[in-house]
Amino acid sequence: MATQRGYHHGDLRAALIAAAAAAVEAGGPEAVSLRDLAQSLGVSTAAPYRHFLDRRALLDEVAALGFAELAKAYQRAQADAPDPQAALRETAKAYLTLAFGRPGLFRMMFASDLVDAADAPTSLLSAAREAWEGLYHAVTAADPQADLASVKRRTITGWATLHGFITLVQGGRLKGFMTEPLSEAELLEAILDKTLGEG
Amino acid sequence: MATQRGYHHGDLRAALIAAAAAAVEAGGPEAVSLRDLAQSLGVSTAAPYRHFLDRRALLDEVAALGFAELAKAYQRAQADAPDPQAALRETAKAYLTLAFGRPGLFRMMFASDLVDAADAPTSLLSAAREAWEGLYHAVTAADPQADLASVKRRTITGWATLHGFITLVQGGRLKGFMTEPLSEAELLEAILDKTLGEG
DNA sequence: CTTTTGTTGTAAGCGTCGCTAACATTGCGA
DNA sequence: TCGCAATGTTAGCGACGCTTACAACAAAAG
Repeated sequence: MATQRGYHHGDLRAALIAAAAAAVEAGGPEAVSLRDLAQSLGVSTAAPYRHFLDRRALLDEVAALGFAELAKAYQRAQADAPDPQAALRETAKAYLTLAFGRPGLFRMMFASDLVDAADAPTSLLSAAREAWEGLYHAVTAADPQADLASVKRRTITGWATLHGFITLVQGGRLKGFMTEPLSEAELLEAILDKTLGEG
Repeated sequence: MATQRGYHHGDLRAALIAAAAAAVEAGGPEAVSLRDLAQSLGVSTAAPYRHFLDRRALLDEVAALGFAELAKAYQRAQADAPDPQAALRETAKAYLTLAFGRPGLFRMMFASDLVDAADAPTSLLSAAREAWEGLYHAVTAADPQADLASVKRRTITGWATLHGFITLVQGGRLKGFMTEPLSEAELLEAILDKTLGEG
C-alpha cells in the first residue's frame, strides 16, 4: 500500500506512520519503538530520521490521524441524526466509540502534550481543532439561541465529563466502585442525559 | 531524614521513595531514572532493586503517597466546612488544588494502570480507596436521604467532570477554545456549581 | 547523454536506560 | 561466636533514541 517499487523504499514516511498507528492501536504509545518499526519495514534503524525529527514527531502524526478520524465520525453522527438533540447525543457516542473501541489510539491522542503548541506539527493542531469544532457545532445546533459563553461552557464541561469518565475507567480507577447497582453502560446513559441536557 | 548512620545506607528504601517523589513533582513520572536516583543517593545502580521489584513498583509507592495526601486533604476540607454542602465543595476544591498545585504528582497518580489490580501494591490500592471514600462520604453527607445508586452515580460523574477538565487543561487541549468570554477560574466555578448541585 | 544536486538510504557508534547475576559486606539472632 | 539473611557492589546484557559520515539513487541542468 505504501511500497512503490523502484526507489529505495517507495514511501517510507507513510509506511512508518501506518506501522506506528498499528503498534499504537495494539499497545498504546509506549509500544512504539523506532528501531522495531524500521526493522519490520526492512530498513535501517537510522532511516526513520530522514522523515521525522524524532520519535515524538512520528507519534504526533499518528495522533493527528486519530483526531481526523474523530472529526469524521462526528460529521457522520450529525448527518445521520434526525434532529439537533439526537445529533448531539450521537456525537458524544462517537467519542465514546472511539475511546472504548480503540483505546490505544485514544490514549495516544491525549498523550502528546500540546502545552507548548509551538513545536507540535500543524497536522495535529488542525486535526484537533477540527474535532473540537465538530463538538462545538453539535452543542450550538442543539440550542441555537444560547449565548456564546454558555455554549462554550457546556461544550467544555460536557467534553470534560465524557473524557474524565473514559480516563478513569480505562485507568482502572473505578474498579471497586462501579459494582452493585451501577453498571458502566447505565452510567454512560446517565452521563449522556445529564451532561447534554439543559444549560 | 532517611539516613540513619551505621548500616550500609540507613534507610535506602525510604530515601528512594523521597527522591523519586521529588523527581516526580519536578518533572512527572518520566523524569524518574533509577540510575539517577541511585547515583544522587551515593549508591550503586543495582541497589534500588534490593528494595523494589522494578521501576514501576517504586513509582507506585510515590503514587500511593499522593493518594494518601489527597485523602488527608479531603478530611481537612470536610472538617473545616460549616455544612455538608460547603464540605462537598471544599472537597472538590482540594482535588483541584492538588492537581494544579502539584501537576507532576497528579499525573503520576493516574499514570500507573490499575487495570490488572493484582500486581499493584496494596499501599497504592488502599490509599486510592481511602481517597475515593473521602469523596463518596462528602457526596453522601450533602444529601443523606438519596438512594445508594444516585449517590454513587453523582460521585462518579462529579469526579469524572473534575478529572476530565484537569486532564484537558494540563494537556493543553483547551488552549485555543477557552479564550474570549471564558476563563479557567470561571469555568471551574461553573463546574463546581453544576456538578455538585442536584441529583 | 552526461553531470550535478538533493533526497533517501546505510553502517557504526555514543550515551542512557532497566534489569540481572555473581560476589562482598554487614548486622542480627541462634 | 558463628551462621545467615539482608543489603550493598561490580560488571555486563540487550534495547532504546539519536547522530555522524558515507553511499546509492532519481531527477533536474548542462
